[in-house]
Amino acid sequence: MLSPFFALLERYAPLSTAERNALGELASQPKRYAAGADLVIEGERSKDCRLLVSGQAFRHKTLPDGRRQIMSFHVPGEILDIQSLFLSMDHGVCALTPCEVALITHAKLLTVFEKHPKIALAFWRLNMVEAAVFRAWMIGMGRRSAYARVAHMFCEVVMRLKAAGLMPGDRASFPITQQHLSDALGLSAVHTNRVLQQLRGQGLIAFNYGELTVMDWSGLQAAGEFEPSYLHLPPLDPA
Amino acid sequence: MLSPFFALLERYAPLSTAERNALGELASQPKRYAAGADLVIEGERSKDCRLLVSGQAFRHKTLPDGRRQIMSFHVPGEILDIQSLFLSMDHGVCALTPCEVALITHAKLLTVFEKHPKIALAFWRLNMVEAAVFRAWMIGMGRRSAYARVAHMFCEVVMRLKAAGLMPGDRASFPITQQHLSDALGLSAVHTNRVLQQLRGQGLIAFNYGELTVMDWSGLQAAGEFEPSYLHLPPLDPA
DNA sequence: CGAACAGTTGATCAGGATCAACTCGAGTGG
DNA sequence: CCACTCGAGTTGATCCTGATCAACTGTTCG
Repeated sequence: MLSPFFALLERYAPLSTAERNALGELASQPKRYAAGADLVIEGERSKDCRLLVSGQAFRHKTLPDGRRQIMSFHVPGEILDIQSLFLSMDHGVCALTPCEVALITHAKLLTVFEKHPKIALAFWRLNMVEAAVFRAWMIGMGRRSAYARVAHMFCEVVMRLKAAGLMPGDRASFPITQQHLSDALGLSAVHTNRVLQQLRGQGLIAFNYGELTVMDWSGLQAAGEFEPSYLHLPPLDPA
Repeated sequence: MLSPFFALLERYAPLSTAERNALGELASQPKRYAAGADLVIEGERSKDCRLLVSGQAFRHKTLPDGRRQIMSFHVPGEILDIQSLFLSMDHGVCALTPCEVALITHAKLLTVFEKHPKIALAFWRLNMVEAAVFRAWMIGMGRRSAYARVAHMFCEVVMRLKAAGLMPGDRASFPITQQHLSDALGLSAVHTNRVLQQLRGQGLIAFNYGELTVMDWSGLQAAGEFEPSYLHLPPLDPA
């Protein structure tokens, strides 16, 4: 159950067995949520962090009048609200698929950090990578055309699904609607639809009802001006 | 020299004298840079972090063809490249004014973290606040009109300048050009200019050649749909 | 069978980009 | 002292990307 979580932490430096053991005892039995459920609620001041054990989720902030900005997508092994450790949650996280979520109480986690400072640094590092991804999205929304933005998004998603082992070949389940995609990119749903048709027409990707197929990876990267170093992933390029 | 730095760290929890002492020995003599100088260079893998001792700076990523996205503005006391501790720098930092920058070697910093885990957590927390600000900018660029975006930016700047003690009354030096502002907001310089005229015309702010004056704080907040909780600042509202 | 949601299409509109010219200092050098 | 340049800001005209509105298709599910 925790292996994706360990894999993430060990991307940078291996854990000692003592560290693994300490971590292993942290997480509660996972709880199940339906697709669409709120996994983390904006404004809540919780006493534990939530580890996504299985399923996919997205981080978003919804404004009073309904405008929504999606800020990241999440795969198993990621902690959804590490921010709650120190700060109130200024946004929410919502399930895309049925999800399992385990709790890790802040108190226990902080104790582990005290005993194993390396672990704290590993968590912090993961958090830094997330921030790097936020910045990359900012560049897209500020300075890229809708076309490049959509292509860039898919490039990132492919890299991350591959890294998580969720995209063995050139096809994966990525169950978002065009509306989700629009809210992630700051576009209208209609325009997103048209850009998707372009990408399809040029034989770069197919994306329908949550099924993503990459048909021309290097073409897609070119369309998205994609340069993957910001993801800080180990150099294991998807084929 | 380090007092703004200590003030930032202590925003959340006070430091013990032992911790203060450990931190006090970290930073090198500051080095001076001219306005416009690159303080942190994209792609560089450095052996130390840079602490902004005096002056103002901004974080940016510039694309091959010259398009630029500014991702944050910085005031004294902030570390400009804490990311370099674990990751390569995927963006640069540039001086807005003449700046003084002190170095903190990674090795020493990590030693302090090991001895004083609380300090590591305090740094991490600052890092989290930065990420929260990135997300807020994403919302602006994705889902707000140019008008609200500009107003929101000024609201944030005011809060942060106030928190840093750089805006005693309703006026401060914030030496960016309209081009900088445009690159921070994802707008063209021409359009930024027109929005600024609107804000001026409505008596909300004056902003000319790096001098910012707030004339109607609550009006400005309304125009920017500003809701300051994401800054995670102590509740000391500017008058 | 009907409801509800995702996707698609066409028509129209507008926010903001782009291009180009001009003003206004603040240096700078002859 | 003046001509020149250079950067920042301003203005007007035009264009275009992407938003909005509305209708329609197709699929899934109760």
